[in-house]
Amino acid sequence: MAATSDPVAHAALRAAAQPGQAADAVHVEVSLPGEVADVPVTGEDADGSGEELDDRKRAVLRAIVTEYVSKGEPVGSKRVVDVARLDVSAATVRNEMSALESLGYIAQPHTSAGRVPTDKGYRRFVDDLRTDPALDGPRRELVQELLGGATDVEDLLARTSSVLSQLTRLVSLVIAPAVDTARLKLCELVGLGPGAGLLLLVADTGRVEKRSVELPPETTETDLDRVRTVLAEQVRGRRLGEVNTTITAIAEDAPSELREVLRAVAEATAPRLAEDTVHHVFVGGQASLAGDEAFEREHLSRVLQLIEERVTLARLLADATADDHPTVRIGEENEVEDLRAASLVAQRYQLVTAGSLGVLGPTRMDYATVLATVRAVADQLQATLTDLSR
Amino acid sequence: MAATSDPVAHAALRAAAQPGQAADAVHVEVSLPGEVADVPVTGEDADGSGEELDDRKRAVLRAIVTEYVSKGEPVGSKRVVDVARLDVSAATVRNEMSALESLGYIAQPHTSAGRVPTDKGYRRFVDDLRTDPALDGPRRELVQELLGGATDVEDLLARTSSVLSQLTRLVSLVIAPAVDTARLKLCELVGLGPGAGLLLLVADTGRVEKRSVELPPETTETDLDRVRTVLAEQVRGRRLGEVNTTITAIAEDAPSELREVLRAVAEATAPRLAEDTVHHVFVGGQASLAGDEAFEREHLSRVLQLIEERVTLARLLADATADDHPTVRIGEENEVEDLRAASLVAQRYQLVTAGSLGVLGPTRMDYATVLATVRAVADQLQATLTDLSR
DNA sequence: GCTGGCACTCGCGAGCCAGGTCTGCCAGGA
DNA sequence: TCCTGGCAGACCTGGCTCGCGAGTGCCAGC
Repeated sequence: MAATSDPVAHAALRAAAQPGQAADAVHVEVSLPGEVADVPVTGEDADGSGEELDDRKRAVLRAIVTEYVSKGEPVGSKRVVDVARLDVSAATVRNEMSALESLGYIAQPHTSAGRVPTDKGYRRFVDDLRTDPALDGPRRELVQELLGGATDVEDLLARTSSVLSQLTRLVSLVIAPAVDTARLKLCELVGLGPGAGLLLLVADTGRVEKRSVELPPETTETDLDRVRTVLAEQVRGRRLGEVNTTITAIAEDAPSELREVLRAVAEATAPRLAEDTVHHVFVGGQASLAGDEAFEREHLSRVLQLIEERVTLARLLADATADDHPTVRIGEENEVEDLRAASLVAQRYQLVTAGSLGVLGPTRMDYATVLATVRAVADQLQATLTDLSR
Repeated sequence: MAATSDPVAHAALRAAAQPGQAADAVHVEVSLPGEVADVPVTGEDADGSGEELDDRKRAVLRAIVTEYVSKGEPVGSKRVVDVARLDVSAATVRNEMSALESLGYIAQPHTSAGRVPTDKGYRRFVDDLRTDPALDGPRRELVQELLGGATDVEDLLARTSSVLSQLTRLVSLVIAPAVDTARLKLCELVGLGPGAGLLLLVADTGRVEKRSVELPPETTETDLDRVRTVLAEQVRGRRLGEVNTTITAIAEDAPSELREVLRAVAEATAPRLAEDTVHHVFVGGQASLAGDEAFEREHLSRVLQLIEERVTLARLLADATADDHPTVRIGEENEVEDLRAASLVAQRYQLVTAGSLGVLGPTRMDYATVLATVRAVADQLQATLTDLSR
């Protein structure tokens, strides 16, 4: 285990987190100060497992999870006694473990091997993490420094994705906030050739939408100029979500020679959900997924494919971040078949509307650290975002 | 081995090749008509291996390569006799194989296993592919159909990447042509808030460049309007490559109150090579790489990382496509350490200036089919591109 | 120059054994 | 009632052997 503050590693990370660059990753340690916060780590909200575990069982489970996560091998009763610093014998722990197994929290890969946490075990472990883990100071400052350098929202989100994947060594996902309520700063129609046009929409967040427009072939340059003027006058300043209806309305009232052109423009602004989201999911750290032994080949390929598609993933992430609390979806809790062996840790962030961010990795991940990191990055993202839009 | 024309598969591919979607891939077969073209498949151009192989040795090598590529197992003398339809005994082939081995074309993983092609063997095999392989009709039409539906250049390139990776089951790379000579259709400066602006450049190819501009804090809305007018008058219609110098010049002649703003704008148009290329490499099919058994974990992770970086890859691809012929870089021929186990098949395409495209995969790939596919896709891309810019 | 035959080399899988680890259970003690 | 030490049993792991099969190299003969 690396030291918590290693200047070399920090420097490497600092250099690496420029989007589009890469470097060997950095191991993250997290301090778990005693401050018990009241913020619960929400999840599926315990199916029927209200069954209370006594302190010792919880300690045993915690020991098994942390040990298994860090070592990757099934852990036996003896080791549990060691790491959990329990003042009882291994035999007692064995009894506890037996109980935990019949409750479904742990399982053994084969008779007479150690125990391994089940999805339910991880879930319980995460739910019991009431101590709100915080990222250590240096790392927190690092995140702040890296995100602070962003020039606009898009750049910021790209950096966020990069930081997140570097810190966690997992696949990072960042979805831009829905911008329906963002104000249009520019609405321009550019002619590219006979019958082909390009509509540019620029929001005050710095987001640029471009849509190709199929113009009626007989459209003249003068027509375009007139349309341009109309758009500039009537559309600028509107909310992005209103654009389509606004232009459609304009088209109906327009002089007949412009009507077709405006209809084409309106057509181009029709919401196309898939494409809209595809372009605004930032993904990073796919390579680390391949390096992770916890995933076997089969899953790896499936998960990568899912990542490549983006749209499913975007929906998933959005679904997972319904409220302000960090959310953890563990293994089977994911509805998507291909994510059976994976966990998702996600959190919402707010600007005017909410965006979400998170990481995806094998169920065998260091939930405490990951949660701390996701939370810290989300907070910092939100702060920088607020800064940026003043 | 799937049949060459399977309507179901075709339909699946058709659906799949919409960028952002995915489907199970389709096995590609290629017809190798006898038409012997004179176009050589260029590579590093035979180091010192001018040593002529007689016909039979070539046949043996060919058999070993094709058999190993399709089966993935070392191939022995007996099987060579079978697949190469040689009229000699296995013993004779053994002698030939022994010779091929001492010439460095093949190797055995361990004593008394079959032989496996070396990088040099693949190179020889590829060089001997003087018969210019062509993609079969149906597939060619399919490519044509899919690329034909593109609305603008960016969309077209995304589709190209998608088609390429689906057809080859390898990682596809597409670099947009350098657009220095494209004409500017629009040059707009948008104010996003105090001190922050966004410069939009739209080329007649449909490419949109956006650069954030750090404006002097005291810039007024009126200043912006004036700058906008200046830009519209002086910059529109220029070549993309001239923009920076043009604006710099304008800045010097401008009234002092606008000078700083224009300098900031000029600053934003300074060429930043890394970023420029990063945004214009289209990559697809990373998932298939993970599924390919030919790559072991270690390499896989490294290659994925390289892909994520983009910039190295872009340079590599550009380097590889210096002339009009398809280029194959096999294993060790790649200068980049991490690509030691990979091969790159690339080709240039021309619009006004050249762009490049290619695929990346394990050295154990079906070079004939891949070459045919890359070539066909490049041709079609070029045709569609010409169409699109009329 | 080709061929069939033969000896040799190895990888691979099965079977076996010893060592170690971990569990489950039980009887005794606090 | 709960904990504990002890012990038998299960089973993985690594090492070893053995036989099989695949594939080679070589050689003598045609």
